[in-house]
Amino acid sequence: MDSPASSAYARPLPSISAIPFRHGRSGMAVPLLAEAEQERLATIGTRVHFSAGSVIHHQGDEADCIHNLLSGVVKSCAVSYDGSERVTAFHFATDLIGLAENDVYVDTTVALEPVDAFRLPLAALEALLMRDAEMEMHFLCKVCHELREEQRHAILLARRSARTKIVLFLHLLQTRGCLERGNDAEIRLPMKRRDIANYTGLTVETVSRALQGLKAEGILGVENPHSVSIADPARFAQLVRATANS
Amino acid sequence: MDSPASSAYARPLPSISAIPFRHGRSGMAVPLLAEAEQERLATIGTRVHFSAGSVIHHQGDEADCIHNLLSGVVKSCAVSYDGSERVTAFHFATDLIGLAENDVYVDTTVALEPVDAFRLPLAALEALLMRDAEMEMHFLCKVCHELREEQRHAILLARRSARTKIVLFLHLLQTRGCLERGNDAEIRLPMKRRDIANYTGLTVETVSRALQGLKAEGILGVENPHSVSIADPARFAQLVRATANS
DNA sequence: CGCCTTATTGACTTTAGTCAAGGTAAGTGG
DNA sequence: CCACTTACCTTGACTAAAGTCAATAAGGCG
Repeated sequence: MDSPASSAYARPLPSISAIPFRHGRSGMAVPLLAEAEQERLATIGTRVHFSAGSVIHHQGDEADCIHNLLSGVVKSCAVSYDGSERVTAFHFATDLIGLAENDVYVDTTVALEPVDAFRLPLAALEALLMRDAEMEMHFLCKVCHELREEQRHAILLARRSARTKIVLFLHLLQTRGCLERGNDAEIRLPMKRRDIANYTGLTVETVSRALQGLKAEGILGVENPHSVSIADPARFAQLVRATANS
Repeated sequence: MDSPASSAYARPLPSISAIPFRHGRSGMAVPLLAEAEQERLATIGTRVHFSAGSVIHHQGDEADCIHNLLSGVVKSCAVSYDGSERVTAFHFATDLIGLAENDVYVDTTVALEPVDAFRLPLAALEALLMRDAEMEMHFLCKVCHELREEQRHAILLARRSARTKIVLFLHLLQTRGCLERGNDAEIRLPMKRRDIANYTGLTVETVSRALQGLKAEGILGVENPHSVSIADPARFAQLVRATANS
């Protein structure tokens, strides 16, 4: 068991996790990079820190780097010109952020809490991948993983019931390890209700009503806005099974 | 190595298009593979044909290959326990299909019309990419492109108005070149209303009503179920601008 | 030609969105 | 340290819009 001091530190090296395209064993996401690869990747990048609320990449800015998250939660969102915001994804440790198109970032990425990350300049990364096909394969695998995640997001959005969307959203946080320290029945919600609404395609009012409805039925505990507890794990799991596809 | 000028017709080659991550010029999707790369890719694959309605990959089957589409339209869909189907994407020429996770396909892919494709065995492809970092970079770029496309799908799904979803869907087909021969104001709809419903998160009735509503306002012509014409291009373009994000 | 699938249309219901108000938590400055 | 201020969350009443159920019409295919 880690000491409180050491667990407070983020991983010192870049790390990328994904469910493999092939040769899968566990069915779970696994670290893709060998230690030597982590070291190699570290040589072209730098450790950086972002405080809660700070913008990591800005939509439309010239893309010169991506970030590999070490700790903390990040949202990426696209803003329409009418001002409405769509949250396209939440990102956690071992994720890559900074997707670009035609040299500009397609999303704004915002730290929802203090974030540690590895900054990887695109020019150096591209050069590294061109001479290290194995490393490049790991990046390919990771992007395939993100594509599948975005498909699951689309499946969530296609659901009609607000309750179902919220259950699937909470399950997402659960599987991404967004839990309170030392209590895996307590899901942390580092994002605001508005972010949940923009991710699930609902309004904040409906998000609130769905959460309170699940609380009223004794499935969830909602003591404060920043976390929910699974009060009835069996029924919660049943709801997830009933609504999850595949 | 060198092929006669006529062989482009006699023996079509694999082709992959995407909007580049970096070094973008036009803002449009461009072919990524040089002719020599197409030839190299062709050596590990075989030309295959699928008739309309045939299944190319089956969800849950062991993944042993992917396909690069040469012509025709393909849907990929995931089926839930309860039998309901979600269309995760439509695919066109120059796309790659056959996304897997833990060695099994995550979607069922179905030819919506006669399809020509290049079949690429995964083992050979993986070996090729591991010794050809440039080719691998093109695949990485393509998967990033598909990730952005799936984000756009998610943004479509997050819209509340049925009309908006249908307009964005038609615009998608327009930009993917799903047009009637020699008439770029006539959009082909090779999929059924049910597929459109499963892609947009609506019901078939609502899809029908949205299309008929746009027809009643003189924006679209809907002469038969398999195609729509843009009756008022200016107003249609205005609707797209008003609803498209970014 | 007739059967079966697909598409459209109508009447009604359900559900989430909207508008409005009240409550709670967090952060600020005296 | 506490009152103040603000942003965030929740709740309620009402509305709008899509879903559901049911019937009809149009296509496609043997």
